[in-house]
Amino acid sequence: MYGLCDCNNFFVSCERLFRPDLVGRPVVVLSNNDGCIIARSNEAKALGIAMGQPLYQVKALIERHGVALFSANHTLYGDLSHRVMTTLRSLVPSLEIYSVDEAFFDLSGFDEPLDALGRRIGATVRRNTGIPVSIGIAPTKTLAKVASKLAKHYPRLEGCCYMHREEDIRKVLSTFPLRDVWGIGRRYGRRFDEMHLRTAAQFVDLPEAWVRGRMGVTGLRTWYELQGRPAVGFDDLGSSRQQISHSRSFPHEIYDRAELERIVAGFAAACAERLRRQRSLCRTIHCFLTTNRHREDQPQRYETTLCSFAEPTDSTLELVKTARRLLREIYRPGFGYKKAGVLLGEIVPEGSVQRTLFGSVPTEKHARLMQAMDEMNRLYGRGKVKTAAEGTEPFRMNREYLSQRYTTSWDELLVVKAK
DNA sequence: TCTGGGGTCCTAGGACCC
DNA sequence: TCTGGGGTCCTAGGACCC
Repeated sequence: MYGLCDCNNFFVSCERLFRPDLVGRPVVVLSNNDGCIIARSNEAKALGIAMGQPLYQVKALIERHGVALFSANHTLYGDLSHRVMTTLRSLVPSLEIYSVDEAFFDLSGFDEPLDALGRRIGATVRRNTGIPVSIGIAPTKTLAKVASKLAKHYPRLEGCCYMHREEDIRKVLSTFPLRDVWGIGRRYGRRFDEMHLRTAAQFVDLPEAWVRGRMGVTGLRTWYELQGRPAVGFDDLGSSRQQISHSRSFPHEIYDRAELERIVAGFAAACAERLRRQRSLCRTIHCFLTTNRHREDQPQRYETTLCSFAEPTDSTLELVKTARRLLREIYRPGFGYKKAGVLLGEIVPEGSVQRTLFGSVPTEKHARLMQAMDEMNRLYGRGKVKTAAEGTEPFRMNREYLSQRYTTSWDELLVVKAK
């Protein structure tokens, strides 16, 4: 049996934790640059505000209904996510953190009835962190996702849905919307609508060859999983990333090469830091640059290029230098650039490196320097020590509705008035 | 005017090898 | 009429997830 713990409206719940006056009121959280809606409270969903909708399209609605707005405060959400995961780890033997607000766990070998266990897990997370969660328990991960959605929608389940008998599962799938199944996205959803396939049960009844032919092996996995046959592996070791990327849209178009170079240098440095944190090295670095695709009246350009290193590296100095060189290669004057990014690939664990005969980078020297830099930034705050190439002005985003750093800054702790 | 960011896996096609 | 077979590597694109 697999369990899934899914935080309810996670980013909104994080904001409400420190603003209890917002419980029961419509709340939304915005993407970087306050561009799109990326999280909604139930009340905001009921107003018809869609996931991913640009803010300007719902501005009037938001003002009319007094919807509370927040800029994304990922530091806060990351911290609270860590608290949720720590609580979960204390309750189950193995945990796979699937995303910032979701984790699977393996429930084999428990004596306690699983629905009682699920409710106990949900209540403990709620008590320890203040974040409301939904628990789904079923024979496969895909079915556990279905169960967690039921737990979220039906209050009488008290936050946990345990689904195991074949006839119960069949009954649930016969009404469960196919487009809400994990692995069925917008494209397939539309295609199934055209075929008048509406429920998960109707999908399960399709012939295996049809699914394989139209949806490939990934679709077939979903098909198996809905039948209670596990086809998606469980990964509790927290395997390291195969790619690390950092990209941003800019609040305004940027034309200046020097400015782009500083920004890209900062992105490369951010990637390098994360690379070292997971104790890995990368062999390739990509750099991309793109204009504003929404401005059809302006000339468009998208360019990407890469560099492969002879020896894998985690050196900020080398990655920053290379990213700037790649940027100079793809940059053309006269275009208004709206977004840029850096992507590290072919990531290998530190210590498994094949050295080259003619290595040119002073690896050991860089390693000691990076260690010192990381340590200083850990002690004195992020970005205290950085390469000159990044410039002194940090990359600015629009964050008009940012909440306090309640959990990561002494100056911004929540003040409780005692009267 | 305004439109996110960070990931995964799979497949097809082109260029190349012997 | 009729033009091999077995590979690798790379890129782009498509699908999905949160």
